[in-house]
Amino acid sequence: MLHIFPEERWEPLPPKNFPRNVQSFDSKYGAICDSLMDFTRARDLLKGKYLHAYVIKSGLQTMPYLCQLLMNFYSKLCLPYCSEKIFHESGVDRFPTAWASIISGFTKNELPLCGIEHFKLMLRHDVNFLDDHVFPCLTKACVMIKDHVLGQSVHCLAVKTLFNVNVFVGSSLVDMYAKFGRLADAQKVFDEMPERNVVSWSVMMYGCIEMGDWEGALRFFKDALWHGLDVNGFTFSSVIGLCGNLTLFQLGKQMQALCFKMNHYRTGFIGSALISMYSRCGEIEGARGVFDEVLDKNVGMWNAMMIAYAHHSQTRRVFELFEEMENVGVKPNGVTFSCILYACSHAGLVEEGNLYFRKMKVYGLQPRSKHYASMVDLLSRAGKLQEAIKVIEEMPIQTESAWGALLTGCRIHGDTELGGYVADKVFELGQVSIDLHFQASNAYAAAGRYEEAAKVRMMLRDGGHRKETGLSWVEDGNRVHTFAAGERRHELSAEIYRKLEEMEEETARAGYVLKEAGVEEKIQRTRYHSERLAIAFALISFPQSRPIRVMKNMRCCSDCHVAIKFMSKCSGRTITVRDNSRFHRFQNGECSCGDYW
DNA sequence: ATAGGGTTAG
Repeated sequence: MLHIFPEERWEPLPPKNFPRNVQSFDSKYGAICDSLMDFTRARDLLKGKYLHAYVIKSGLQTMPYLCQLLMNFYSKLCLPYCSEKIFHESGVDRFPTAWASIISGFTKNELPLCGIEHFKLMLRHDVNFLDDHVFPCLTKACVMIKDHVLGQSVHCLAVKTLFNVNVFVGSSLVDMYAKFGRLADAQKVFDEMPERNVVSWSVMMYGCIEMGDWEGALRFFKDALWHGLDVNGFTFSSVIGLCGNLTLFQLGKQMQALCFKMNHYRTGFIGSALISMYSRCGEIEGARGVFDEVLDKNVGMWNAMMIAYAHHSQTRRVFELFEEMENVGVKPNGVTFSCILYACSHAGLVEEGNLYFRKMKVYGLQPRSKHYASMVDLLSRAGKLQEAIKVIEEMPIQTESAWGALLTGCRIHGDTELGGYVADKVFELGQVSIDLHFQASNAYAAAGRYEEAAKVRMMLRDGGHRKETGLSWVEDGNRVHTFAAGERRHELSAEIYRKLEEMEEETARAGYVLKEAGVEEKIQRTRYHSERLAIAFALISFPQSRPIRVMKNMRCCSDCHVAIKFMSKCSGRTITVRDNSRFHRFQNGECSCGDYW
């Protein structure tokens, strides 16, 4: 007798669609199985438990098929240990498929070690139980615990047993190596697969994207189409996401058309990828268009649209969407609140931010580190540095992004003393990112603690770390024109620099001057920043009617921000600059960000 | 009948 729920006294009242008065054993058994599958699909824990009790009462608890259905049910409902209990007590371990079931149950429920443990037990029990179904679970478990060595031995076992020729096994191996960041190994497995399908191509592409090999990803996508592969929604959402990352607007639109033609269009995943793509290419209206077109909206789509508005400084719209979402009955999740807090932070709305932060609890959401970090960001940007420190102290785990946000706040509001103190705190954290080290070193310098600043710089230099090169780029037809500060590699360099000098005179006449001390040096340092080169290029080569969209991998410096405002005024054109965190839409001497970024 | 691989929003 199983006692999974010993506290329950059940005098069974069968669930509605469960036939109570069936006579023959077979049809009763079949009905139980059908109902159980229904309850699994519906994730109805109560009815399932009830049925389980009924199974025991009817003495059917050793029927292998039923046991597997029950195990499956409990795994799907995130109760892997209930599944394990059935497995060990019902004698179902005579069947290889039950082993596959228990192993996958553990890995799916984020218990990779238990899964691996049961795999070892299985091999000890009977080596012949090994089949192609367990390999994908194993590779997934290896990814979860980031165990390269174990992953390799799984691969090795697959090769020895020849299961590696199976397309499922092969794809999961490719995925594993890709997630380990070992693209070359992934590619090797991929190349050696005798048979490939959409998933094999998709995981390879996704791996390339994760590793920043964007061109490689596009090449794979093209090859997949070339091989006549029936690419699906998974594949498209990756590629569209990639177009958003690289701001390849033309390609992105082609992908949208292709999705439409291949009937993958109206899903939440594609929808949110498209919204993000349009938004990242500066086309906020286009993003809204997609949002309105896709009728079956999931949370992801609402979130994507909200973050799009936030990036474009249309804060009011973000709040409107949130309200609409509530009215329609879509339940916001943690990411939703990240979007809102981000929006508040970039509009300086401290009170609203506080309100929404508290509102999380109403939705049963526990604020996570990133939400605390957003609050710190919001408060420190608004100059409420002491309150920001309080939030950090409240955090369950203090993260580097929170301290980083506070450092940024100190810099913006010129509180050098506090900045130095925060930098000390950063080093107490131990392992932190290179970016934060640079920030801390700048904070020391600002606080006049030059020796410490130099020490940090030295440490970074000895570690071989350098700042990422600032780049700006513009899409023109089939070509992406990339610029770095002060470089003259572009074939139109001469004209570009001439245009910049011309603009300098024009903007000076319009009133553009640098206010700070050390002006001459600063002009020299900033006049050929990469975004200015890109804008100048667009000014001389784009027709007047074409909007200018410049993308940048770093934050726009305040001097360029002013300069571009004047450039937009003098040239009478709308210039959109996307830096690494948000959008600036310059129009007639004004910027959409309201100078708060 | 049963068990297997990949995705979005930050």
